[in-house]
Amino acid sequence: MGTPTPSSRPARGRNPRGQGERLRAEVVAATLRMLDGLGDDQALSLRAVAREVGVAATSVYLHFPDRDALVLAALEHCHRTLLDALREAEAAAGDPVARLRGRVLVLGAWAHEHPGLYRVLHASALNRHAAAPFQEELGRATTAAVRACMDAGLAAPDDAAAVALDLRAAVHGAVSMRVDRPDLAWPPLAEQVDRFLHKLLGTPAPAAGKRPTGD
Amino acid sequence: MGTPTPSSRPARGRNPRGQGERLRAEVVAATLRMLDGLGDDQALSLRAVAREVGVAATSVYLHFPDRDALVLAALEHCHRTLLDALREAEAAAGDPVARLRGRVLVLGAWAHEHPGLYRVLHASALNRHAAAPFQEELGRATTAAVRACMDAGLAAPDDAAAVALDLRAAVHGAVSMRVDRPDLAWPPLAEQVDRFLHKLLGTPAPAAGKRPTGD
DNA sequence: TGTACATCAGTGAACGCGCGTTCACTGATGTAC
DNA sequence: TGTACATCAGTGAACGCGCGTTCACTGATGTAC
Repeated sequence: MGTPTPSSRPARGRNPRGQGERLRAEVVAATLRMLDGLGDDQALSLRAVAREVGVAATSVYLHFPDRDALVLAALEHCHRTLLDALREAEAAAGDPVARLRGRVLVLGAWAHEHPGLYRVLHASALNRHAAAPFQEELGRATTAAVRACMDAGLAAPDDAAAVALDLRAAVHGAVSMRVDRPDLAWPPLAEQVDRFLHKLLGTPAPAAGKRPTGD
Repeated sequence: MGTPTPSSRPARGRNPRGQGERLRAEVVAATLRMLDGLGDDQALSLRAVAREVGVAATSVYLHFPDRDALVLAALEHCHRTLLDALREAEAAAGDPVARLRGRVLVLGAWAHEHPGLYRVLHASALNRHAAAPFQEELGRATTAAVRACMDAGLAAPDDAAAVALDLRAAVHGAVSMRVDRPDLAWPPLAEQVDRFLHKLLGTPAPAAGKRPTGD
């Protein structure tokens, strides 16, 4: 059922002529799977990725000049995927508060599904430079979403950039704690997020206990 | 000046009879220095620690059964040191809000001085189990400090445990962001902490721009 | 239609390295008699 | 006071391993003439 055990890896045939790029995509996907499992980009080995794909280690060099380039390519793919998911969640919601809330909760859900990647995204030394545009985009979008709440009269008027920074810090902290210690019994993230929105932005108090998660 | 270059390490003489435990302390200190520099406990090698101390790799085994035991011993030392610093900061301040604020700001200062250790403390898989008493103590003390603020009428009465969790998440996020990306231009942590205290606990608004950092 | 050649996707052996750990050891210092 | 012995603090060589990377290669498939 599903994926075979590593020891009985399928005999992976070579790609047809002109389709060499398919291996690249397979390698990136395997890299992300392994990074998610490891939660540490320094611990990832190129040889282990090749093994996971079912290919000789040297084949990875057909698409990436070295190990670091492989990791960076995978992380950039990850940045794109996550930003797209956030944008989508924002677009799907109605009023500005629901849009901001949607962004935040989808980030939380993503982190819950990919705890290792969430960690790598924030902690990776390699990622430090590559992640600059990603982090900027994230900051910009959050600030805009906060400002939209204020402009619509749904949040107390204030310095949108400062409030957005506070909200990001609070949410990042709440998410990180859950990601770092998944064994502890945490209250639902949505409740905590609603308190943050209420107290840090001054949005209307959430109807306790039965706020919709999305619709 | 000060410490000699690694290549010209001092000829470290052996300890006098009965003073074998001194090496243990040196090894723990070197481990913490290196963990702080690496920000990743998986990347630390026992051989590198021995090199740093100026001793044969095998000498480490005189005091620790294996590499993991060495790292755990170092992290436990770290827990103790940090908890002591927080208690001290709390005891040095006057009213409950100042005491809570002192705790939080000392944590921030410690993270600023030891960014790698702050990361290892939270992210280390090895630390996961060892850190349980540490994290519990941290949570307990924060909740007590929050409750003291409420009891003194200096914070809005509320569920102290929930408010403490929110405060811890917010501060951890603010600190983590600074630790993870020290290259960015962050506003002073104290300002952000004061906003958190004000908005999450309902403490009196801080006098903008000129709150004392300690006295 | 046949054939030489180029291209493409991927391989396997080998390199030097640093690692954790084991083992038998050394040489100074204290102690029992 | 002398000496055999035990203890202590620490060492150096060796092991097997997985790693990143290089190199010369293979064998199928398409293309030019």
